[in-house]
Amino acid sequence: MRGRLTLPAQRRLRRKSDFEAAYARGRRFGNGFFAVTAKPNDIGGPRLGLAVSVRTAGSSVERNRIRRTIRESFRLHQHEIPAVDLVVSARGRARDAAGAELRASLVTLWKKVTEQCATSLHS
RNA sequence: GGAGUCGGCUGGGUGAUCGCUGCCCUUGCUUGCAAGGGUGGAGGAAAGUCCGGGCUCCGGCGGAUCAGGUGCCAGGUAACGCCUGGGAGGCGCGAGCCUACGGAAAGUGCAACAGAGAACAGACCGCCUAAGACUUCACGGCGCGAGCCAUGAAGGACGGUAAGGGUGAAACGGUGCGGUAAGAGCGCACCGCAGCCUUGGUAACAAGGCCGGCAUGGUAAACCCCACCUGGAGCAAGGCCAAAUAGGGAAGCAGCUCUUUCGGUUACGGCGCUUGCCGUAACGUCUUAGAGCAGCGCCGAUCCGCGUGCGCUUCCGGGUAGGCUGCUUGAGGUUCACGGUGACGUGGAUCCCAGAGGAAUGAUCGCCCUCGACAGAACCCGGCUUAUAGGCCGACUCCUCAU
Repeated sequence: MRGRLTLPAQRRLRRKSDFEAAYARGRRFGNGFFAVTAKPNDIGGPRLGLAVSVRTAGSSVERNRIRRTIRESFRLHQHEIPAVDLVVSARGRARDAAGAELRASLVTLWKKVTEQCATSLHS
């Protein structure tokens, strides 16, 4: 079961309280396209929450495109990420970026999260 | 073949792999989850939220006022500001297109600039000199004279004239003839307009006749008048279940001993003589505080020690997080027949066609083509408006060429 790349509902942030907990006690990362807030959890795997508004995306179609790109990248890399709750939000520059650009950016972002959280968990 | 008008349809295809989600089936168990299989999974505008409804809650006897909206006529519809058909006006050679298209004879208001004049009109240029007045001249008469009178000619305007020029968005019916000093509905003919009548039409309206010299200048997306319509809020509507914590109510239990305390109850005395107030004494229970012993917790266990001794248990109701529902079978799609010019209606057959909830409907890699626009459901329908790469189909018009 370790190798499957599914993304069921329990791997996503579903509650308002989960988001508030992440924003209150999470560590923040970011790059040109995205901003991430990460908080360790005790579930045994990472969970993803998305915060992409129509205002930053420009239109509903563009908003859906960005959300789906993030979700798919998280799904494919979920086994490399430690057990943290992630809230990913998009920045304005992601609106005009190509899909490949966004995917490359996300891969580096996951790596950054993994390194930072690994050190903080050991300490 | 070219140019155009109108109406309708479509909105990349296909395969593999990995995912998300509604429903159905099977299996498993920890009985609401997992696995496997099947099947469904954004739009013509899902958009703007501009109208109209359904649905839900609140309010409501019926009306009036206020406010807002609609505005040629008839029909369609659940309803509409929508659609269909018709009328009128305007544009186009035409197919066709456009129209906020009720009332200015109820009242109030407004009209910049230009212009002479803008609403009981107006003489700037021009035109005219018929009549009256005036000026000049000629001739005649009267008077001593200044001058007066009569006739004729010329002249302007202090007069007449709204036909022409010019101004303007708009200048108080149009064209022609007559007429006149020049003109003018001043008169006449035709056109227009108003009134009345007849005919056709459900009606808007049209046609014809008679008749009036001609009125009611424009503006109502200015106030206004007339006719008709509108109760308010919205699925975060509304309904159901309901944890933890705190608080509310009820019931039961709140160990034993001693001391203390505010009350309470009872007895006695005094005051008052209606409820009551004051003092003293007692008290099983009740209120407050303290001490000791039980009990409980901390420790693997007994003792010691420390803490606790706060109340505890059960039930009820409100309510938060959360969950379920509303939630997709509907003014529904497809098709056939019939009625209707049409919008549409009636009847039959057949199909089930997204239902998320921090929010699914996707990603990657191939192949093909004409290389792909605008754009993402959030309770549901009917419209309108706006955005849109292209492609396809049908009907019709004009021009050119050929036969």
